[in-house]
Amino acid sequence: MAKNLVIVESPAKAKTIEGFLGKDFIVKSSYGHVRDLKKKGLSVDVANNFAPEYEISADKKKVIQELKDLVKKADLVWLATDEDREGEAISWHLEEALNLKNKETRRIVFHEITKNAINKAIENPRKVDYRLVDAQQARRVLDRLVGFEISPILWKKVKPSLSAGRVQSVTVRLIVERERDIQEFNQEVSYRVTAVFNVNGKAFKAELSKRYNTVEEARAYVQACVDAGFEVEELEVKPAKKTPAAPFTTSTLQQEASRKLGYSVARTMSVAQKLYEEGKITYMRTDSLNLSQTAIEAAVAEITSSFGAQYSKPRTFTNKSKGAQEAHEAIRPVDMSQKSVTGDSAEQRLYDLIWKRTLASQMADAELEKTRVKIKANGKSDLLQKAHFNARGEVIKFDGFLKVYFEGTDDDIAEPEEEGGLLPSMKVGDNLVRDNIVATQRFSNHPPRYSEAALVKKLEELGIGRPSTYAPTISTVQKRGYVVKEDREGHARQYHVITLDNKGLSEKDMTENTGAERSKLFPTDIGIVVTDFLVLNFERILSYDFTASVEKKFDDIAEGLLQWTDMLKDFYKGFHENVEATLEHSDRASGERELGMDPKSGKPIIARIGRFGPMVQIGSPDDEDKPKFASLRKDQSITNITLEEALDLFKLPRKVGEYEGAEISAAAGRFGPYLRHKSAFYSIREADGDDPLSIEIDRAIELIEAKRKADRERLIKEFSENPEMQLLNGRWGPYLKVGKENYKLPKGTEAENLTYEQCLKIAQDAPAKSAGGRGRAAVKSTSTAKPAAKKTSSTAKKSPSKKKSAKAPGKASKPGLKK
DNA sequence: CAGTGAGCGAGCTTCCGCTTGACTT
Repeated sequence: MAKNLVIVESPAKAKTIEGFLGKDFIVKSSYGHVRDLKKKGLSVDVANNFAPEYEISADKKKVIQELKDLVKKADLVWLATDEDREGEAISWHLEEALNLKNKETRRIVFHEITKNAINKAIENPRKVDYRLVDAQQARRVLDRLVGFEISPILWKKVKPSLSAGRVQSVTVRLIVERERDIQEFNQEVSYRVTAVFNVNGKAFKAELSKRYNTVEEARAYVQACVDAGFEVEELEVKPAKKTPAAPFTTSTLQQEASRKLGYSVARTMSVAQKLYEEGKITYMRTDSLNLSQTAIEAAVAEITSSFGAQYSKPRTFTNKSKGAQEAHEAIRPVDMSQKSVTGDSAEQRLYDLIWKRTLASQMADAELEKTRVKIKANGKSDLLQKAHFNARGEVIKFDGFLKVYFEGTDDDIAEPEEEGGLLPSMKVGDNLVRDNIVATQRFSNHPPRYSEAALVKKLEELGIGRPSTYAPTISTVQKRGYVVKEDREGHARQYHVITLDNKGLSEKDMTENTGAERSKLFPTDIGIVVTDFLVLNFERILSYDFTASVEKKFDDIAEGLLQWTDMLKDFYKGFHENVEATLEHSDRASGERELGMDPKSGKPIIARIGRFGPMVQIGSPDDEDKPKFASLRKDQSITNITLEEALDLFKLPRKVGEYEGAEISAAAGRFGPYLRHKSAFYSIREADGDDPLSIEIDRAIELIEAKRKADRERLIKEFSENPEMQLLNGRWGPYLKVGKENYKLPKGTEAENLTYEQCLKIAQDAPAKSAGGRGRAAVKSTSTAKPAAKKTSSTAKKSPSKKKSAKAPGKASKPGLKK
C-alpha cells in the first residue's frame, strides 16, 4: 500500500512523476483548480471584509471524492501544485476541500520534471505559503467584483447578456482603437527609385536615398539620369552577428505557429496539448524561457553530433516580461535526440518547430558580413547631387543557428528592403554601368489589423492575461460578439511607373491588389459601442496599465507587505462609487446615428444597437404609428451605413413569385438572407452573387431545388420501423438522427450496413447529454435570446429534464426513443 | 434556427485562471 499521496495539477505530469518516485508513492492530479467562488451571484461578502464564498466546482466533485478516499489510506500527503500564485492557491483549496488540517501534509515545488528535481523537492518540503494564497484571493475577488458589477450595467445600458472584465474589455479596446487608427489613417504617396547596376558583368540592385512626393519630381530625377555616369563613392564592410531567439513560451509558440504554419492560437494549443499528453514536449502553458540542465546537455550532445562542436553554445535566457511567474520550463522536446514524431501532420509540424527552436537556442551566433555601397551619380543636373544610391549586401560567414531555424516576422505588409545576398566585388572609384532606373509610385500602409497571435503578443507585453488564458480570451471576445475574425478581399489599385532602360525613358500605369487581409480581427458595432461606454465610465479599469498596477499590489500581498482585504477595500471604494454613479447618470449607449429622412413618411431614420444587435429604425415610439425596424446585415455597420442602404433593408420581405402554387418570399433573418416557400427555409448566399433584394423567380426555384437535392443526398438510410430514425451525412461524416436527437456512430462502422436494431442500440448506449454544460452548448443558449414560452412543445418538454441532469449527473431521458 | 425591437415584466445573462475530455450536424 502506498504510504505517500502526491497531488499535482496535470494528469500527464502525474504519470511521469509516478515513474520517478517508486512504489511508495501514488501520484494523482487535481485537474487544475478544485474550488472557486460560487458560480451564482457575486459570492463575495463585501460588508464582511470581502469574505469569499467558495464551492467545489461542479466538474471537480468526482476528483475530490477520489482524492478524499486516497487521503484516508495515505500516511503523508504531498501538495505538488505549481509554484506560482494560482498553484499555491490550489494547494490551499485542496487542504480545505480534502480536510487536510489533521493530516501530515507537505508542500513541495519543482520547476522541471526531471528525476533530480523531484527528489530535491521531496528533500525540501515546506508549508503552504498563505501570503501567496492571499494574493491569489485578491486577484480572484477583484476579477469577480469587476466582472459582476460592470456586466449588469451593460445589460441595462447597452444590451442583455453582454460582459465586461479586466482582461476581455481591454482586449477589445486594443482592437477598437486599432480600427480607429486605420480609419483615420492618411495615406501618403511617394515615388521610390531603384536601380540595377552592373560591374564586371555582374548585376546588383540599389535604392535611392530619398523618395519624391510628386510624379514631376520623380520624372525630373529619372530624366537627369539619362546622361549620368555612376561611380562607387564609399564602400563599407562590417561584421555583424545574429543571435538565436529564446526557446518557446506559450505566447511565442502561438506567434510562430501562426506565422509559419497558419494555425489559430486555439489550434496551436490543442495540437501542443496532444504532444504534451503523448510525452513528446514539456508543458505548453508557460511563460518561462528556462531549460533544465539536462535539456541543455541533451541539446549540446545533439548539436555536436549533428553539426560539430563549433555550432554549440549553451545559453540561458532571462525573462523580460514582468508578469512572468515561471512555474514551468520553456516549451521544449522531452527528448532532444528525437528529431521527429509520429502522429498527424499538425503534430509533426508543430513538433518540428519546437525541436528546431529549442536546438537553435543552444547554438552559436551566426556571423555575417554586411556591405554598404554608396553610389554617386555624375552629370549636369544638380538634382543628381542631392541624392545617392545605396546597395546593401549581406553574406553569411558562419551560419551558426541559422542552420536549423530562422524566426518569422509580423511585417507582412511592410515594404521589402532591397537587401541582396552577395554583392559583386568592387572598389571606391569604380564606374558602374546603369542597366535600368525605375521610379515606382508607392503608398504608405495603415497600421496592420491584429491577427490572433499578434494580439496575444500585445497582451503579453502589457502583462494582461496568462499563458492559460490567451486562447480562451480571444475566443471569448469573439463569442460575445465584440470582435470577428475575418478575411477581407483586397481591391485593385493603380500605380505609376517611370522606367529608364536601354530602350530609353518610358512611363506606364500598373495595377496591383492591395488591402487583402486573412484571419484578422475586426471590432463589431457592439464591440465599439461597449468599448466607448466603458472607456467613458470606467477609465481606470480600461486603461492599459490597470493590470500592471494591481499586479504590483498582488506582489506586495505575496511578500506580506499588504493585507489582501485592505487592498480590496482600497480598490472597491472608488470602484463601487463609480458603478453606482454610472448606473444612475450615464445615458443608454446605442451608438445611435441619424442617417437622414425617410422619403415616404418624412420621419428620421436612425441606426443603433437594439436588443438583438445593430438595426435601423424609422420613426420613434412616441409617434402615432409604430416605428419600423430592420436588422443590419452582417457586413454592414452602424458607423458607415448610408441612407440608401438603410432604405433597402426595409424592402424585405419581398415577394419573389409563385412556385408549385405557393408564394416564394425573400427576407433577411438572424442567420442571413433566406427564401421562404411552403413554410420551408432556403438560405441565400451572397457569396454566390445572390441578393434577397434582386433575386428572381428562376434563380429562387434553382436554389430551392438544389437544397431539396442536397437533402435527399444527405439521407443514407431510412427505417420503416421508425420514420423518425435516419442515417444522414453531416459535416463530420455519417451520423444517426432519431427525432431531434443526433448520435455519433462508433468508429469504424459503415453507416449503410447498419440495421434498425443496431441503430437503436447506438442511440441507447450513447452517454446522456450533459445539458447546460460548458462550451458550445452554453454559447448557443446565450446567443439565442428567445423566450422559452414560444418554443414548440417538444423542446419545452426537454427543458425540465435538462435542468435535472445538470444538477444530478446521471442519465437523462432520451426523447424519441421507443423500446 | 428564420420578419423579434414599447406595452406588463419573471428570471436569466456576467469575471479570470487552473486543468481535461465530451461533443458538435
